[in-house]
Amino acid sequence: MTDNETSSTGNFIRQIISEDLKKNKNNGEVITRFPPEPNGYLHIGHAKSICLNFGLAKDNNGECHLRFDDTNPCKEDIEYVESIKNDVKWLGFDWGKHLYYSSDYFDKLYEYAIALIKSGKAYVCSLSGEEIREFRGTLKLPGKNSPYRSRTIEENLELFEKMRVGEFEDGTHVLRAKIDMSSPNLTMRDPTLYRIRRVTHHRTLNKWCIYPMYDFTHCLSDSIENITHSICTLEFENNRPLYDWVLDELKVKCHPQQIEFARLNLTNTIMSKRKLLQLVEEKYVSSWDDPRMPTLAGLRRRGFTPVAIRDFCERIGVAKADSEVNIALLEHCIREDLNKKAQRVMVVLKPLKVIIDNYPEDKVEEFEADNNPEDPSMGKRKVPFSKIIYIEKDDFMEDPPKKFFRLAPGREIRLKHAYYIKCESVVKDEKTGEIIELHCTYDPDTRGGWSNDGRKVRGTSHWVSASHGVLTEVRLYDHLLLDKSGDDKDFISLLNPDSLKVLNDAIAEPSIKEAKKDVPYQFLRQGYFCVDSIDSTSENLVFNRTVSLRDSWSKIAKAKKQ
RNA sequence: UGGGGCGUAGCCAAAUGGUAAGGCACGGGACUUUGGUUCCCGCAUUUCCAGGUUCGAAUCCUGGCGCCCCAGCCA
Repeated sequence: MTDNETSSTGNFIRQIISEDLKKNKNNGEVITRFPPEPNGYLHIGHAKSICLNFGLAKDNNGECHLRFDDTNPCKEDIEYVESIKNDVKWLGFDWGKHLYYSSDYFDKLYEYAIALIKSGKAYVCSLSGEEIREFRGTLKLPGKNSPYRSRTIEENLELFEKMRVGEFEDGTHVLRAKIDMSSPNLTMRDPTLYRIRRVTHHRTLNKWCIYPMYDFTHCLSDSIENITHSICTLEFENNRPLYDWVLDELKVKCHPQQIEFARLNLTNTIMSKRKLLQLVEEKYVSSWDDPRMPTLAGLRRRGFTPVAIRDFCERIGVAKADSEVNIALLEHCIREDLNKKAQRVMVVLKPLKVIIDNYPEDKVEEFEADNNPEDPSMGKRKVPFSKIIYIEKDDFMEDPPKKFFRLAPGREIRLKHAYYIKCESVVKDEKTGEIIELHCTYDPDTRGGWSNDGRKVRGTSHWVSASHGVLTEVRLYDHLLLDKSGDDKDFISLLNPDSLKVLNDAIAEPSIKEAKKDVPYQFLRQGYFCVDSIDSTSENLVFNRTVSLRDSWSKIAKAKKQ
């Protein structure tokens, strides 16, 4: 990003903040927060929010808090808080000393609740859950007041205290705000503030058996932390009047401004935590960090970089219109980053044996190869060459169509870094007709892959010497969902059956033995790959395909078929 | 059908009354020892629709239409 771009108008939230700064609102401070609930792993949609909140703080000399919104112990788990901290750090953001938990505020929240009761703005309601729903009314019809709405302050105080000390069963009583049962905004129809849950909380353990609801907790937590801009997604727009109501009634010193933006939707995947959990629990994927998952853990294992993800979040923009970003943009971002960084190696994914008839039996030559043509500082390496090599099955066609300019009977191609070879004959399996091997001849005058006689060789293939090659496992990943939008209820039927293809007999050049985890590779002419962080060992190398290279031939081939 | 939002290209998204940025995708060309990268060129006579105000409207007004969110003791 250039200075030019940062100084442009930017998104509407940036504009609001710079207006506030101009007016010296909040004493010129910008304090934001990223408030995940620890009930699942972070995904790329959260990355948008993280980049927004931390980015806004950073660009305005402010601070951004990481706050776990842990008010529902039934769904939350310590495993998730660890993964979330790890993922935020990995993405490249630092909350410094500002790590908080809503549960840290349970005492204060309880005091606030009492204050609300004392001012006559909250009451203990003893309707059942079902009755509360009935009394709430509908979109068109106003609700009815709860018969418990007129309890005295003393009575409410006593009941609420009994709720706290555990005298009541789950679901028997709740604390409600006394607002307006006929409000056209359903969230204002005496919303529940506290409910009884006799479960152990992952941080407060058994100290509490009443837990505050989101609408009560969130605004007050923001206020306690002196948040200036509380940025959330569109579906909370209906809750904003309640956010403001609570803070106004309690007359708190700090009243943050809630601003809503559209959450990220991406084609060919799903972002719903519930659905992602379902994929994990029903074993459609191996785990939360399965490389097909849009989770940060999955993307990381897939080989995505924080740079690419941040760039993506920058490019998609921030607005209020519901939208769905094409996953091609994410793929563009990772290619752009990896092209600069990835070490090139030759790996034959689907090997086809080639015997070079006129090459001496036991001769071995070494060719020098650029590790990265985009970056000479990455140096060179040696690649051994011999009489028997493997090339990619897809690089040969017995009866090639017009625009195919790779190997075919009687045709010549260049072996990258090595020689020109010409296909002399094809050996097939007698029974199946399958091509088993190719016999070729090489031109000794083309050493290094070049000739001075002006010969035109359009095709260049990667290759691996058979006797030097290293067998590796390669996992080819593709979109999780076949169709663009996964919003359907029946998203399981949209799962791409080919989202993972495992190749067990890929053969790599010997330098692959030095492959390191966390280093990106480009398998020449194929795509970007990384060592699998979990399953790869020095004996059994396992690579994950991050993303394929752009492939204009496949487009031509596809067009021909149709 | 109550309330709250949102409609600018295939997908995102700028524009703040002065004559429709940018990116992705797509198409064409150049270059290329990766059919990669890079580089050029093209891609909205018009902003959901219809009226109106104005010298001038994506922006303002009126009226339609379409989509999203809300009836958890979830967040």
